[in-house]
Amino acid sequence: MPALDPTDLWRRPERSVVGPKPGHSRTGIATAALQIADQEGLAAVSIRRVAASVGSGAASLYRYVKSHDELVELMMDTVSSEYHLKPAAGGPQEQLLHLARQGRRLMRRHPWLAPLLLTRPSMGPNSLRYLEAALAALAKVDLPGPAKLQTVAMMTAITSAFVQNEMATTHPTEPEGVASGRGQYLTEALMAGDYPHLAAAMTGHTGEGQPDEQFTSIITNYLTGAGVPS
Amino acid sequence: MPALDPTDLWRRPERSVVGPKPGHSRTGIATAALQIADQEGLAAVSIRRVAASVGSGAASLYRYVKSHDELVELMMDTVSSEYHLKPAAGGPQEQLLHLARQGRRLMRRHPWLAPLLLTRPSMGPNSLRYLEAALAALAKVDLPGPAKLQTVAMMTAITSAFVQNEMATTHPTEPEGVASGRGQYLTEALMAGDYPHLAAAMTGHTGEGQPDEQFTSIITNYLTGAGVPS
DNA sequence: CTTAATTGCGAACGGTGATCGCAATTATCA
DNA sequence: TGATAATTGCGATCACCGTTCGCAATTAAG
Repeated sequence: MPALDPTDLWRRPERSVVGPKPGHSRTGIATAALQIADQEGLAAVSIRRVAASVGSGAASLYRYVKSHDELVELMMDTVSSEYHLKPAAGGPQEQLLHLARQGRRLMRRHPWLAPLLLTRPSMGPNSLRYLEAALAALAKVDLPGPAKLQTVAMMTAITSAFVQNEMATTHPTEPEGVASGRGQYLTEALMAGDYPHLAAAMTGHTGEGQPDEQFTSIITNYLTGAGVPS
Repeated sequence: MPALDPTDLWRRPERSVVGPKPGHSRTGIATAALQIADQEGLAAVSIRRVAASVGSGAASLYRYVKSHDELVELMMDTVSSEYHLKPAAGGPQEQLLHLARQGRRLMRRHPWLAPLLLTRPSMGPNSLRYLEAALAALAKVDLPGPAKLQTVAMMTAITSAFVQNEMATTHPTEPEGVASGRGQYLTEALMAGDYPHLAAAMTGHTGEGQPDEQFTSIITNYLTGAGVPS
């Protein structure tokens, strides 16, 4: 009997009890993949690329990870170990705000994370620890369970959106040739007089608040609206 | 001189003035791609697949669309033509709420849209028309231009997150074998007693509100918090 | 020492986005 | 009415992708 092991990454033991000892490890593979993703984006994280970076053949990676999706899952949970989950001082709102700040920090450090968190929530131990911490902050709040879950989900979603907005506006991700391809139509349409309100909004003076304060107020506003007391 | 045309999809004329008339059209290609995406997901929308669906060779598609990314851009803007942008009655908040509802409708109709809107905002004419309508609703609101832009962006982000949440919980996207692979660890960990707050939240009685009312209240709460008067 | 399981991995399969070159088509100009 | 120049359709091809298969090498248990 070929020892059918669980389909779930987190249930599967890293190393089986018999056979040659593996030349690599999950964390080694994960850190290699993380480095690639941080530097060249998630699209650069291919099985072959990670394998080469670790120093093994491409097919060997499948001894550690069942699919490319699982590799991403592993990356997400590995990066989730960077959370500082010490419960903050203050009421539920302050504690959740602290967790949201942690999320923002993580998404800024690893730009590939933000889109993923919305599409494909991670279910690994570290990710669940974060979720658990958030729910612990809501323990004494009088809200039905699913509502609490939704509140946390929306909070990270808002964080993700904020970070992506933030980095898109401040970080010139494009090579900036002359008028970098994309958006060329925009400028033309704006000068042609279509979208007058858009033109007005874009030429308007920049907002007065620092991004940190903006973020704080957005999260706080959402939480109070959702019924989370301070 | 080989008539270098703009790199921008929306600036490039659909058909040049000389040469044989194209056998296909952007809208034809777009609708074919849309159908595939709606039925089988965005991942199924490959150049070859769309070409076959339209009845042409794979390489021919590049006469209408410069890259796969541009195809997606085209899809996003094409689908944005389904918005009902008639200004609603009421103050800024009601008008924005109406637009948010439109967004939710669209994202539910085309599940592939929600993740894309967050990662890769569309800049086509129809998408810009939506943005323009939102900014028009904010015309008389005393907020700096960038703040208005951010407000609209956050609104659609919240909508996207809500829809994805909504469809993930109600729509069993997985084949549901026995304990469908993913989440097997979760149930085990829950029964083992880790994540007690999570366990409590998941076994709690379901929320009382209809999703539509939930959505309305979330958007409304956000808008009032952002300083948008009703 | 035998046995059974596991590891590493080269080779291969099917699919992907994208490019190139060429024959066929067609509007404009002489 | 040609002749010209640009454009279209597209087969062939390249590089890369995720994934599977089969096999030699390795190692722990009996």
